[in-house]
Amino acid sequence: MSRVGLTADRLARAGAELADEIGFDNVTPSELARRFGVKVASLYSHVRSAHDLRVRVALLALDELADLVAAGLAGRSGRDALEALGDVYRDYARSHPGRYAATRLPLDHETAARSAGPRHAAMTRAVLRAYHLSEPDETHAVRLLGSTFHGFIALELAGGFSHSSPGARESWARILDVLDFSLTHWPPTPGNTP
Amino acid sequence: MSRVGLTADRLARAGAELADEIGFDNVTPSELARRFGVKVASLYSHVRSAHDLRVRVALLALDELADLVAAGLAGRSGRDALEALGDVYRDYARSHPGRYAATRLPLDHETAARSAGPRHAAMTRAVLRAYHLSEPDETHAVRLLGSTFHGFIALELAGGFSHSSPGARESWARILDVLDFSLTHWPPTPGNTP
DNA sequence: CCGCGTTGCCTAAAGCTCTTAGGCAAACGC
DNA sequence: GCGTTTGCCTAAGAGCTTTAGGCAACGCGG
Repeated sequence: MSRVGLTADRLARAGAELADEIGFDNVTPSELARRFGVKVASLYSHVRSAHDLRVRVALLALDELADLVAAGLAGRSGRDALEALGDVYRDYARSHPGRYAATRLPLDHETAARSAGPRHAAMTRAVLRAYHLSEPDETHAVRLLGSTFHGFIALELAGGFSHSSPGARESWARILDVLDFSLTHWPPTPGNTP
Repeated sequence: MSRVGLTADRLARAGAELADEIGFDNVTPSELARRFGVKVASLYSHVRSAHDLRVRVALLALDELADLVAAGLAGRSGRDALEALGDVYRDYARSHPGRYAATRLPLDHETAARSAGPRHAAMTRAVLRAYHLSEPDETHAVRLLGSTFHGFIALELAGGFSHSSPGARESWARILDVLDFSLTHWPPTPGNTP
């Protein structure tokens, strides 16, 4: 028997492709072994467990997505940057649904710190810089963007908008309008209305 | 051997409790059979498959949540109603994470139509009525609320906000401010800026 | 009160999954 | 060319889902 040349990295890359084809939840040692024409047990020299495999796919996807965000943001600021940020996430989720799902895998603290997660956070903050929010509010805004982007993408991927009009694309455009508007006219903490 | 009195309904209810304790993904015939002190095969007289079981839990959770929303909205309108709507969803997700996850299970078209899903949509539209948006925009607003609420809840449940300040509660309050503000001053479709 | 039928839970079994342990042979360094 | 490393193998155990068929407990009619 000739050797196929398995590697933790090759397994993670193949796992990412597999995720896009059959769903992240179905990325398993068994399926991957079938792909490589190899017995399941052989994977365990390269990967500690099924969970370890999925974590590697998640890290790969987070990295890849962070690179795309960086490229998308290059040379843009303000509203342009906001739209680019959202579009990169949404386009990535649509073209690589399994990889996108992988980015949602909860990671333990240490792994999360080593991941591209902090890069994502930093880039979102960079986009917000142009709106000149002061400190507690900028953090709230980071969370607003994260929530809205991820929420929309999750609903769209789950088919929540299919077969109903107007199309998801239009709602997405309007939502970006609303976010830009909100960030521009960031409402003050409401006090007692006279 | 005395009979335990299994029923599709009792299984679904037990499955819902199980979901909150060990996670919706771990709601399986095996685990449920252990709970009832019964052999696994016995469940298959009441439930067609593991998937069928999970669907029943999802329908139960959607119903329960719709009832809570209806109760929360009673007698409120405008901003009060918006906050009540969001709070019911968030509180439910925090106190019943497994059931909340169940509500996210993709259902086939027919099952979705029979579920409490349409009731949820109708109640969101009822909340928006007070903001007097005209038609395509009200739909966009439904999607904005759904996205932001679900996105925030997903991030919070995944631990995205833990151990960082300010706390999730504050961001949630600010985000409700922003949503109310956006709905009140709904931005026009941007044309060519002079 | 008792038999009878229904129905509920059982045992048995097949096929899938993940995971660990130990073996053989291919590829690499010298 | 030889030895060591190491990559993929076979073997095996435990858990999960699902189907098929059997026995006995419950509930109804007499």
